Amino acid sequence: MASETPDRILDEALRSFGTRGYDATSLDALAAALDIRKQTILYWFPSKEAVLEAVIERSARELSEALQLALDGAGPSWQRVEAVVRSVFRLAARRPELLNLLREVARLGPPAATQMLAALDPLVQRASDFLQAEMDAGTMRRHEPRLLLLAIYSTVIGMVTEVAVLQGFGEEPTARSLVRRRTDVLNLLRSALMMPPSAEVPAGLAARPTTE
Amino acid sequence: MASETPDRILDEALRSFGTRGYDATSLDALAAALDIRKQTILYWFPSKEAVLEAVIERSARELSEALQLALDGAGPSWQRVEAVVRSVFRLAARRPELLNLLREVARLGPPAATQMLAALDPLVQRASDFLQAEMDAGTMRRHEPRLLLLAIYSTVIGMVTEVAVLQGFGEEPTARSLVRRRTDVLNLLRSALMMPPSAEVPAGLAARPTTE
DNA sequence: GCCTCTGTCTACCATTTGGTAGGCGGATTG
DNA sequence: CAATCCGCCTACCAAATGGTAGACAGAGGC
Repeated sequence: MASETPDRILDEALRSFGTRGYDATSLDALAAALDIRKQTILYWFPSKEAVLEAVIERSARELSEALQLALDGAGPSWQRVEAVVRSVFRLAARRPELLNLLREVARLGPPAATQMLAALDPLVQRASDFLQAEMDAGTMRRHEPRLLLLAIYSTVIGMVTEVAVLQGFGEEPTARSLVRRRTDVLNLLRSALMMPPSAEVPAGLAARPTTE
Repeated sequence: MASETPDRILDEALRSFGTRGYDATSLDALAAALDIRKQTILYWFPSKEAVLEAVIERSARELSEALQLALDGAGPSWQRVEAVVRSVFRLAARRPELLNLLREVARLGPPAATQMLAALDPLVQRASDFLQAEMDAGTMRRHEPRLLLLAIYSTVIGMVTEVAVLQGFGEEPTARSLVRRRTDVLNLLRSALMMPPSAEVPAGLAARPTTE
């Protein structure tokens, strides 16, 4: 009978790495929260870093699955974007640890960030291709797809995980507040991304708006 | 003759807190980088946390001054937003530590984040009021001003500080790349924020786009 | 010439950290 | 029933951490 201990360890590590941060989470603290001894953690994982790697891998998989699922069911064009954003906000409500971890890993930099990005690469590729196709079809404004993706990512992740800033701004971390933020982000993104249906533009020549 | 040591300490602490993070920066490492002994740091600052507080205060002041300056010189409406964003990107080029610290402090949460936010509050207030006024005047799309501010903040800070993600996306951290990102962010923000000049809307009734 | 104050240092210290060595009980297997 | 293996544990350890105590060198005032 396989022990469930490693899974419990990863659960708690995910939570703690996401909230307190990797550095601020000691193996002892982790063990204490699980009511086991530190050596049990080191029995299942050779080092603290290995715990992080395992957490990243599992989380990246879960994240990927959730988003791919949202993508598979969604319609074309804007509805796809909306489906993904909604999916992220759903995650923010049900599994906030996942998004917190994402943010923490990005901060840690390589090698953790590299691993996470590699695991999410198919998703990134898919999203990138999608944006490119929409721009070519003239439904979305022209941008560097990767940069656009990063901008969307930053906005959404920020709106979802910047708890401290949010509270300073007078937003409480309630479900209602989350819904309001979702609505706002969606409106914002639609104005930012989508071409106004009136102004039709030939797909070949870029519709990149001039700065001046 | 007042010693310049405390300032050197704060300089290095700012750099290290921003890049490695507060937890991962030890007083010994800080001292070593300055070629002084840890006790000299503790002579000028009663504790590591006090160093952080001092760094935050100084950085918040510098940040505030830079942005207020940008605001003072700027014209109305969109030009104001553009001036601020350009100012942030200028900071990203010349004093990246400042923005990295901002991000790190937001992650640390209270009390550090509270202190930072309090110090930046006048700026936040000013920006918030400005957005509100623009919306009332019908030049910008209607949103919750604070949420909109958070979205802008997230986007810009993300585009400027998410080095790991950026590199994973194939962006090099060069000056040229920074300019491209700035152009992209500005285009994006303008589409997101500004009303199309054609569609005039009475200021009283909200122009909030419906979700469905 | 002495005293005091300032800035930095050496010498410690208790605690915490990630990690090693090895033991122990219970289930499985020959 | 003996041997083995699995999962978890107690007992340590060396290094690093934030912080205390106090010495010491130089500058300036009296």
